[in-house]
Amino acid sequence: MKQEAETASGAPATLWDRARQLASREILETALRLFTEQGYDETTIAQIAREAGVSQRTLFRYFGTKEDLLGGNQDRFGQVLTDTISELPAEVGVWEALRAGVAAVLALHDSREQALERFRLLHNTASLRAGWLEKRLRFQEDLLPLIEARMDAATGSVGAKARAVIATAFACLDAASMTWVDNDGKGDIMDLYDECLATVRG
Amino acid sequence: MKQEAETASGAPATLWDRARQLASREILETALRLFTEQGYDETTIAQIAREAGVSQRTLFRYFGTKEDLLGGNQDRFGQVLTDTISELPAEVGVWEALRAGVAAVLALHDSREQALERFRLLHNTASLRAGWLEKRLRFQEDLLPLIEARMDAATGSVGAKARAVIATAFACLDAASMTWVDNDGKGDIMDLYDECLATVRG
DNA sequence: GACTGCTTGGCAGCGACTGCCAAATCGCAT
DNA sequence: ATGCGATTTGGCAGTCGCTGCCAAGCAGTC
Repeated sequence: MKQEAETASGAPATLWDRARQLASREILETALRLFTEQGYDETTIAQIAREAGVSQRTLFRYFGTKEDLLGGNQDRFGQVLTDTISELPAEVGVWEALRAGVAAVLALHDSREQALERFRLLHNTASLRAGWLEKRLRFQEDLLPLIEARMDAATGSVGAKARAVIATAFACLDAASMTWVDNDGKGDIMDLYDECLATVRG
Repeated sequence: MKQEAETASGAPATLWDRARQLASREILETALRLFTEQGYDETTIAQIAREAGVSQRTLFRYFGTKEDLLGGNQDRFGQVLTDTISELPAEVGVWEALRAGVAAVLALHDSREQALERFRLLHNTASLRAGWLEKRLRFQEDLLPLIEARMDAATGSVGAKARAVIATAFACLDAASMTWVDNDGKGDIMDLYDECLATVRG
């Protein structure tokens, strides 16, 4: 499982790398297909492994958990979030900064259809929702120092205020994406986000 | 497992009920003790059952899942929330209504110490956090119609706006309780909540 | 004391996940 | 091409949360 450098053209150097990439894609596609066909909870690792033509053990070596089989590297979201916001000039306010971060993360999705499919799966499966919310909470904690730095330290607990602002931004993203899914992907999520935030901030 | 009526004095009618109540308390206390002693993930059901003097099977009959062993009937929270808010007069605004709901839920805790202990466990254990957030999301959905009814249906998506308001209230509760735990339970959560909300709503 | 019915415990099993070891496979030097 | 070392794979057993099933035990009733 050593990570080898790839050639500039994107074609992997060794046969092993090529095989790995192939297996990875095969597993991911099989998983997503089965998930949408029969639901996440109703799909077992054994079934995915069987239909993808690998052993369970190997499948777990490629993707550590069942959730990871959803693809769309959720772990990258956190990185993009913090990167985007930390690269913003210091004058940019907290709300604007968070909006930029949210927009950057949403821009990561390949296509509207894929995003809708994943969102739908996420919103309709309790176990997935739980895992996602947990991951998101960690992103929020990572954002804490960045947002604190941009807030004018007036009275009271700065930590609490920063946390509240961050959590509110995510809350609005939540409300927006849930409404978006309910409407079958009609409209733009960022518009909904803005609408939500405007409502909250009166 | 039939639920028998209890006498007015609180003393259960039959011997069975008494034994059940005893066993239930014993299990709950053992679980909470072990959780705080050695952590939630590091405590196995087998260990709790052994130390509580019941079989695993029986333990699972009393409490369906490991999370339920945390006690503090989280399922009741949702009921209290919706009840409190739906009993409020129609003139009460959404923010005020949600504040009342939050206050009512917080008032459910037996003592400050117990609440702090549970909150600490919750905030420090990823798996617990995930489950809790998921449950909370369901509460939010339950609240949706109640809050929608209190909002002036202006332009845009009422659903999105209501969701945003609810999610924001919970976000502030989150920020408040996390800060509260970080400060080892100093101060009042509702004060922190108000501070968070004030910051968000500018 | 026997009968009814609730409760309990034990066992087997499922599904996600991990550690361990042997076998297959690749890449490379000779 | 052959052999060798590194890597990948598969299989097996085991853990942990959780469930279904069945037999044994015990409270309450006649």
